[in-house]
This record gives sequence, C-alpha cells and structure tokens, in this order.
Amino acid sequence: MNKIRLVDVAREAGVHAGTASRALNPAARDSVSRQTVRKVERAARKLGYTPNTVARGLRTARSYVVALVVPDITNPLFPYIVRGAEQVLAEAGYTLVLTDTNNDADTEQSQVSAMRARGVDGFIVATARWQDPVVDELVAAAVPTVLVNRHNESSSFPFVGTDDRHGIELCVRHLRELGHRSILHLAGPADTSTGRARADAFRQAMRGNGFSARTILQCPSFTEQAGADAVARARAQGTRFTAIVAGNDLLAIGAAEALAGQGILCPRDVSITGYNDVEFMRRLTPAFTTVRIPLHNMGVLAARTLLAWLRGTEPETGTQILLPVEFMTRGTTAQVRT
Amino acid sequence: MNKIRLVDVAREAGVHAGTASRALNPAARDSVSRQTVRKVERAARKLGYTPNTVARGLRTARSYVVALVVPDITNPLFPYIVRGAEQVLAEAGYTLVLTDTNNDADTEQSQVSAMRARGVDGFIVATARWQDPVVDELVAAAVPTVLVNRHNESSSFPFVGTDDRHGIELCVRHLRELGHRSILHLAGPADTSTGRARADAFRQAMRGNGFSARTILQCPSFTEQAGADAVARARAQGTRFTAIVAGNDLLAIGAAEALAGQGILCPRDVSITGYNDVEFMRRLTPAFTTVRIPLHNMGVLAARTLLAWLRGTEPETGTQILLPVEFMTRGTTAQVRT
DNA sequence: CAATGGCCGACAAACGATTGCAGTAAGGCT
DNA sequence: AGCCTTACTGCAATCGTTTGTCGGCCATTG
Repeated sequence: MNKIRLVDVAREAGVHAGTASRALNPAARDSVSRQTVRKVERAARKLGYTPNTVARGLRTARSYVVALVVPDITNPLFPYIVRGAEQVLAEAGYTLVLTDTNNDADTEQSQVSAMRARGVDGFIVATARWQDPVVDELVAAAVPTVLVNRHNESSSFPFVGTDDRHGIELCVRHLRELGHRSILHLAGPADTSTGRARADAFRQAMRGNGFSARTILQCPSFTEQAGADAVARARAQGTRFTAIVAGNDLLAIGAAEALAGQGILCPRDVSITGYNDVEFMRRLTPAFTTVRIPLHNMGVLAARTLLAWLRGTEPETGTQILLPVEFMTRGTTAQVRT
Repeated sequence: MNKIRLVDVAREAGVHAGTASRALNPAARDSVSRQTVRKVERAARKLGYTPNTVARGLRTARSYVVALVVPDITNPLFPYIVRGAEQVLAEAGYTLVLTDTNNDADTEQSQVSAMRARGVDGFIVATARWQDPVVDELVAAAVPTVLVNRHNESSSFPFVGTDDRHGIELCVRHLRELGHRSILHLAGPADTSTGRARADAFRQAMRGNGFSARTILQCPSFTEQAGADAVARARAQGTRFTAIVAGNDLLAIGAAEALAGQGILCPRDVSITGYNDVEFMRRLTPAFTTVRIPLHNMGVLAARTLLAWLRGTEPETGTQILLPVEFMTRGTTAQVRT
C-alpha cells in the first residue's frame, strides 16, 4: 500500500486535512477556493496520493462495491453477464466482487452474509430460484438488489431477463412452418423462472393451431443427462413427436445424443431447437438451431439498474426489463418427413 | 446492513467492547476467562452480531480480499481458474474480487490501482505479458502476488502453470508414432510465456529425431483468425507438412477450417493437435486431439500459494509450480497417408 | 499478615477519511 | 466608518474495531 495519507497531502499543501478532503471531493469542491483546490491537487499529484477506500467506506457507509452472485461461473451463460456488468460498474467507479455459489444453497447463504458484513452497496443475483430464502432475506433487509436471468416468485426486486414467451413462440412457429405437428417440450426445472416461463409459453404457443400433439416433459435440471433421460422416458411411453423444443441448449444436446443412440437422427428424423445459444452450439455438427439471448446486455442493464438505485432512484416494485431474443436457424431443424 | 455493533454485544454481555472483541477473536480468546467468552458469545448470537469488516480492515490493515485479474472472463480458460481460486479463498474467509481487463493494458493498470486503493491483501494475475509494467509495479510495491497461467520475463513472483514442455512433447511424440515427419507449429504470441514456452518445447522435441521438416509460424494472437491466417501463409509459401501442432485450441480450429476451405481435410490429409482442451473441443466433429490442462487445480494452487504468503510464509523468489498435463487422443490425428 | 505475582477486564488511543459547526477575514453596503 | 454578509478554512467528532497498557482483585507464599 501507498503510505501517503490525506494529512500528508494537507501538510504539503499547507492546509488542514478537512480542507484537503473537500478540495479533492468533486461534490464538496465548491466550498473551497479555487486557489486552495489547485494547491491541494498539486500536492496530491506530487506525493502520488491515493485515498484509502476502506477508511472512506467506514465513514460514509458506502463501499462502492457490488456483489454478483452466480451459481457456477463455468456455465457459459454467466461469463458474458459478468463481463457486461463489470464493464459498466468499473466505469462508474464501482468494483465487482464475484461469488460462485457452486449451486449450493448453504454456500449461497453464507456468501451473501459475508458480502453484507463487508458492506457491499448492492447485489446482482443470477441464482434466484422460484422459492428463494436468500432473496427473501435481501428483500427484508432492503438491500438494493437486482435479479438477472432468473427471478423468484414474489420478485419485488427489479428483474432483467429475456422475452422467453417470444423465444419459444419463434421455435414453435419455425417448426410449424416446417410441417411439424407433434412437438415435445423438454421443460427446465420448475424451481427456475426460466423453466416455468418457457413451459408456459410453449403451452400457449401450441394452443389451437392445428397441432396434433403437445407433450411437456419436466426435467429436474438443465443438463445433458436430464435431456437424455427425458427423451428416453418419452420413447418408453410411446409418445409420438417429430420435433423437440428444449428448455435450454444442454437439454437439447442431451436429447439429440439419446436419440442418436437409438438410431434416430437429427434433423433427418426429429428436429430439435435449443435455447440460449451458448458459444459452442454453432460449432456442433450439425450446428444447432437455437434462440440467442443477449447475455452481455443483460449484464449491462442489470448493472445500470442497480447503479440507478444506488444513486437514489429506487425502481418501481416489480419492474421487469425483458430483452429481445434472436432466433438462429441452423442445422438441427428440417422439413418434417412425409 | 445489520445495525448491531460490537458495543451492543458488549453491553448485552455486561462487559467492555474491548473485552468483547477479544472474546470473539480466536487468537486473543485466551486472554479472557472462559465464562466471559461464553457470555459474549451468547450475546452475539442473540443479537445476530456480524462484525463490520470495513472497520476491522481499517484497524488491522488487512481486508481479507484478494483480487483476481483476468484478460477476458468469456475466454473459457478462465472460469475454471476463477472457480478453483474462489473455492479455496472463500473457505479461508477471503473474498474474491474479479477484474476483467478486457485485454487492455490501460484498463488493467487502472483496475489494479483501484484494487490497491481498496486495500486488497494480494493479487492473482492471469494476464501477465512477457514484458508487463503492471506486474513490475506490483513487484516494486511488494504486494503479495502470484501469477497463474502466464508469467512475465523477470518473474520474481511465484508462478502456477502447467508443464508446457511435456505437453508439446506428447503432441510431437504422438504424431511421430503416427508416422508424421513434417510438422508445422503454430506458435502463440511472443509476448506470452505460454506462446514462447510451447514454441521452445516444439523446437526441442523436434531436434534430431529423424524429422524431415520443422516449421514454426508466429501467430499474433490466440484466435481462430490467426490460426487460419498462419496456415494460409504456410500454404502460400509452399511449406510442406502432414501435421500441425497448434499453440492452443483456437489456433487449431482456425487452421482446420482454413484447410477445409481448400479441400484439405483433417485428419484425412493433415493431423492437428490443439492445446488446453477447452470445453467444446470434445464436442466438435471430429473431436479434437488436444492437451488438457488442469485449470481448476491451477486456480486452487494459485490461491493456496497466495494464502500461504498472506499468512506469513513468503515464497522463494521465482518459485514455479508446474502442473502435469494430459494428452487427449481424439479424432483429429491419424496415421500419415503414404 | 504482608508482599508478590498472575489473570482479567476496562480504558483509550489508534486506523484514515468525512463533515457539521464555528470562527475568521475580507469585502460590500449604507 | 461601522456593521453585516459571504466565503473559506480549521477544529474536532465520528464511523466500528482492535490492541497496548494499566489497575484491581484474588490467591499463593514467605
């Protein structure tokens, strides 16, 4: 650490520490003469003064730190969100602390407590479950928080997400145009808002459009394994379908692999759509048809929303910011075989 | 924030704040009677006391915060390192703050300064370039720092990396066993230690082993584009090769695509090895033969090394921890065509 | 019985910045 | 010329912990 304190600067400039503090603080600078400001600034520069953020934080009860809580940073969804958030926060003079909860509720609980003790100014939470005690606790404590990607049931905090309804609708419409009439939906976990919203959207999109079969299979997690299992279940039950709308990319991949294992090829025999368009979807063979969501932008908007709050404009309760999605037509969907 | 301070606990327990502090601090607890400790602990629990980390940090000049500097969190190498580091730091009661420098030297500079002002206890740096003023500055200021993944030229800080020499040797040996005698190396940027070390290792592995041709092509960055460009260059110059050892996975993919564009197929016509084994390499068609590096473990060890330092055992100058790599034989390498 | 020593716990001074309050000097107005 | 306002700047308290020092009390010993 630099050993130079405000008193040192003040002494160098021949003024009192309090005055130096004001001179250096843009908000209080106008209560100090221009001449003094110059003297202090020069002294500060000469000595290479950097204010001690810890001491300032103690006095002002603001840390200029924001915590971002993710379930698993190795999940390719999150790095982009993190990056978007970090860029706007850094620009605003805030620091991002990242906590990876390892998908574990206890870890999440203790991490969030630790962050609070550390005096972070606010939270961005990407881990929200449908029923989420940690979020409830933040609500109770009135800590400025914004939810991103997923939200919880009550959701009094602002939420930045994407237009799941429209995304799923695009999938269904696309498949319909290709002639598919029997579509299977692999629904994400019911304890995530994304899983629920997409299943709802699927139900609605399939309503009264001349579809012959609509099946929804609940998956316990957003993993390849879960996707494979669900498809195996469907096959065992004799469910008929010519296309699958998966709740996310991993479910889609798992489904494709399970089918391939039974000699059923995609897109020859079954068309499949993914969701999220994580990095490697376009690199697979065949490249996956999926829905791209603006991850970076989600991070950016979440950060902006939180910043606005920290600067005094508390958001309307229950505000939702839904970003548009983009349908990526690629190689896993094809005309239905007649 | 919780409004309960140490004085409140002390009052509840009927002791002085100083005493309460000692009672709660494991290191000083033995200068307080067992009975008092119990009283204070009970009071603390009853009131739900959480110490104010900021105030403590001010007094003790320790923040229990470690900064991790990465060039780009969306590069799939880093999330695993981050995760490994975070897990051991969190367990030790430290908090990880992440800064993404966006591959930009100025951003890196200002971010590191900001972290220092914030009083972080140490740094883990994953951005080191061969000539790196930011690292030099940290050396000069004697801030506990460990380098991970890449190191700089002088490298007086401990370094946690992988055994590049062995990894490249495995690639060359594998190709040799498949009958390849003319091998091209796509070398990573010379301003990264990994680029240099792997090129060196390639030079050495190819020495006097009955190879007929050895060409090293310098790539300006670790990107697909750079890999494609390099291969185009090689072809334009009429360089002969039946195999490519790429400096990392992206270079390998770029090379494969560029060749495919000219009708040269991998592995039919040319064998290619990657390096790092990022997540999607195994999912490509054909799956890529590459070298897997223990990313998670690198994060873990970097964090452990730093923790040890922060706890008083300053590491030997220039310590290097090199982790073993694993060769992944997959589909992009094959017997040379006769 | 008095003196010595050992535990414990209270006191108060830090850590480094911010900020309400008050005091001083200069300048303007009548 | 005297008074009042304005504009700065200095003073000191404060944020919540930690920690060096000191004093008091009890017990043990000569």
